[in-house]
Amino acid sequence: MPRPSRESYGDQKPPYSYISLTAMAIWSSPERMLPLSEIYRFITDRFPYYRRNTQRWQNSLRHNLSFNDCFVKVPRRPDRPGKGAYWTLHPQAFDMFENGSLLRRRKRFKLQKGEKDNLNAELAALASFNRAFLARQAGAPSAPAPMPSASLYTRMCPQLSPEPTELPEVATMTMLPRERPRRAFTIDALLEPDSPRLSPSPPQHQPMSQASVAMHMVPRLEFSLSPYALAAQRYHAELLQAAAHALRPCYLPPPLLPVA
DNA sequence: ACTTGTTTACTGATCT
DNA sequence: AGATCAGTAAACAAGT
Repeated sequence: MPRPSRESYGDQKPPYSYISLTAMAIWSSPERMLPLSEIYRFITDRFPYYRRNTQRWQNSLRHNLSFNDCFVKVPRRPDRPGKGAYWTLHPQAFDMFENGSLLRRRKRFKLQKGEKDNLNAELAALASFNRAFLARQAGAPSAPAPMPSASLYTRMCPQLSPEPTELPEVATMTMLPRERPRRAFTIDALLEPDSPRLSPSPPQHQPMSQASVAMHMVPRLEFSLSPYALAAQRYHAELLQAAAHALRPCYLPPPLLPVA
């Protein structure tokens, strides 16, 4: 069966839930996190059906983002001003989809109260750190910015402990072994029709559609460190470097360049 | 004013 | 039948 594409769905409603569509969008981004407007754009670019009635489905999608614990709202970086936060997938939400299929969820992803509180506390700390960082940059006197205590990625990914004491080098970060998702989290795989359990992916003889070509540009995710942990780690590292640089500009190297 | 985010409520479909 | 999931509407708050 040919892989569904922009062409094959046409104006028909794709068989994916809003959660699946949002997960696809997030996973298609290099940093595995996107602002709401980019999630909208991903969906309307690939699925013409969603170019109509935008108010309706976008309201539903926002409802899903807020309502489901599988989506985590990450405060915007201070050096990337703009409206709204970034959204990412909770690493434990990997197993949410049965057999890796985006067509049907195994069960709702629900964080326990304590986990949720911890996460919210860390995100709040990050947000307040950002505010203090911006205030300092603007030259306003402010109380010392409370660093987010234990890094998000340590909290979210306990197997990463102990937290590195030095700033992590993003390019050489160690990917820790974890059970691989049963289906590769590439856009191709995500858009592939549900295949029978245990059957290998059929060979693709179809010429690639324009959409598929674009999708192939998305880097394949072959490691299994959680994307959220990865994004948070990178973000946190950049933040710390930028902060250190602002405080001691003649001593420390310049902040890392923003990732593409 | 508009966008983003949260919450509640309801309905229908599907699963157990 | 009851539980769970998904979709939708709507009200409201907050931020830009």
